[in-house]
Amino acid sequence: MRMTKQRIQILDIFKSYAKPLSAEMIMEKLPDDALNLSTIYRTLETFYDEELISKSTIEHTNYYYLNDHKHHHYMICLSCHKMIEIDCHLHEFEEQVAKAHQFKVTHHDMTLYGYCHECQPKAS
Amino acid sequence: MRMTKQRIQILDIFKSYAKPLSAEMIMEKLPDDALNLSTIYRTLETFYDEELISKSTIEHTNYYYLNDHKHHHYMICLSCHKMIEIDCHLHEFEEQVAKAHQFKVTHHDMTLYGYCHECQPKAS
DNA sequence: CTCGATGCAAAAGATTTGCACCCGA
DNA sequence: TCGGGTGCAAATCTTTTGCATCGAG
Repeated sequence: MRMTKQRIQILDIFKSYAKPLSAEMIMEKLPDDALNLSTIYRTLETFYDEELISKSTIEHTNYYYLNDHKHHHYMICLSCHKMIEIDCHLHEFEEQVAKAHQFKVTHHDMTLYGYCHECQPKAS
Repeated sequence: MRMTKQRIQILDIFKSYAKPLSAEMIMEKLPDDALNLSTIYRTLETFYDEELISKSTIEHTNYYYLNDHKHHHYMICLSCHKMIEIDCHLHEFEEQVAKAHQFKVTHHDMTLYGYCHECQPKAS
């Protein structure tokens, strides 16, 4: 994989922000339109294939984060879109289900939705 | 909520198929273009708001299924898109996390991805 | 030098919306 | 009757793709 200045810029953004980022969010964090959106999408796909980053889909939008070879799960506020990282307690369950159905499980998603402490008064 | 013939048609389709359905899939199951796609989308949203159906998002597409007041989880084959229903073992965990972060959790997603027994030879 | 990477514009796929007309309660 | 529901077309949002050009190895 070639290390172009575009790819380095995107990687730097991932290093600066510890939160999951969408293509659009990466675009906004760049000095005005430094990169083309297609380049960002293509780079994200490349990074994902190379296992440099991981992906989660939230409401039709993909979010990516640097792959530290753990996977991540989030609890998301439906009002302010805050994402709180939560632990994964799925591995044992995953093994059981995979064995029962002769499935080869590659990965999984788990996301909790609701309202955070600050948004609960507004939401009710 | 008014019970129009369009809404009855969509409800009938949900009753006939026990699997999650997308707007497009509902369209295809109707006698040629009986309904407008927008109507289907609007109806699905209405049914969802009224809690008649539940929703899951898989690869940027929403799937809906009749709400039996249980929620559903699936293990999905990345090759043939077969969806196998699996049990939920998340409630206790959900309570712990919600309490720890003062979150009010409304619902959650959990999906396992991989390759089913038939597709494993092709996928490797 | 060569082939993969990029920029731009256009397309694709899912979903939403504006608006005039229709019909169920 | 009257306000919500529908059809149609156009718009929106996210992501993908074709193609000519660029530049890293």
